[in-house]
Amino acid sequence: MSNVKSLPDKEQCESVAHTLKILAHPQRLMILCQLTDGPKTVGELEELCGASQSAVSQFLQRMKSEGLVNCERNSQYIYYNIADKDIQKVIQSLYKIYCGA
Amino acid sequence: MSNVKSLPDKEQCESVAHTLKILAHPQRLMILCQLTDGPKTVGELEELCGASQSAVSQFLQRMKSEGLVNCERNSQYIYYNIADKDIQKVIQSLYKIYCGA
DNA sequence: TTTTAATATTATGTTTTTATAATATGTACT
DNA sequence: AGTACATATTATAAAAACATAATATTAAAA
Repeated sequence: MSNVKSLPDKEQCESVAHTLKILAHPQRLMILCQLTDGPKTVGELEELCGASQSAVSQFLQRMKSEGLVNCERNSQYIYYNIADKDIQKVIQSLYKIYCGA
Repeated sequence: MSNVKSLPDKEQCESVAHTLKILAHPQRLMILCQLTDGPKTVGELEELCGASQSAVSQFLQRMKSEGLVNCERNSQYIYYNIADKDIQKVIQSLYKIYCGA
């Protein structure tokens, strides 16, 4: 029988740290926060995050390839969503801790 | 009257992202996880994290300068502690989310 | 079918991280 | 004083992240 609470091992830390790298950037964090509020187009995220079109698109492609977001086309607009429940939980926790929920 | 729940602004995201950068590294994350379990010496952290003496010391100095940890000398050993309540909360949240608490 | 608007891709120069080696400092023990 | 052990500091080369500009794709509208 092991303890109820064991500390994370090397692999868990690598995996979580890899995920955290995505959050550890002001504009990417802002994108994810905005998406927790509902689907947004690339253009809306540009506005909301004060980042260039190219940057936002690149961030979104990266997050998509990592499975954090997904998207859906509606005519000429593309709506992005949060696809990963865990990331949503992390964002919520950060909000509680740092934005006094 | 504003909504109960408002989204973070640019400055909040910058500040939180800056903090997350420290967690977004496998060995730094491991160090912090280990420290949530109680004070540890540099040598112990080297062992537990599989990082070089120099690396661990540098990580600790950085975290100390950011106020995340503090330390206390006991003869030739130096014991490091978590100094920041918020980081402790973040680590706990991550543990719950990713290590199935 | 040309034009316009939204988004994606590619390329590139710059800055930041990261890893590592070498050296220094501080404390205890003999 | 001299040695050994724990920790800190400095330096630097290699790798990764960033910002930005230029261009391409896709879909609607005229």
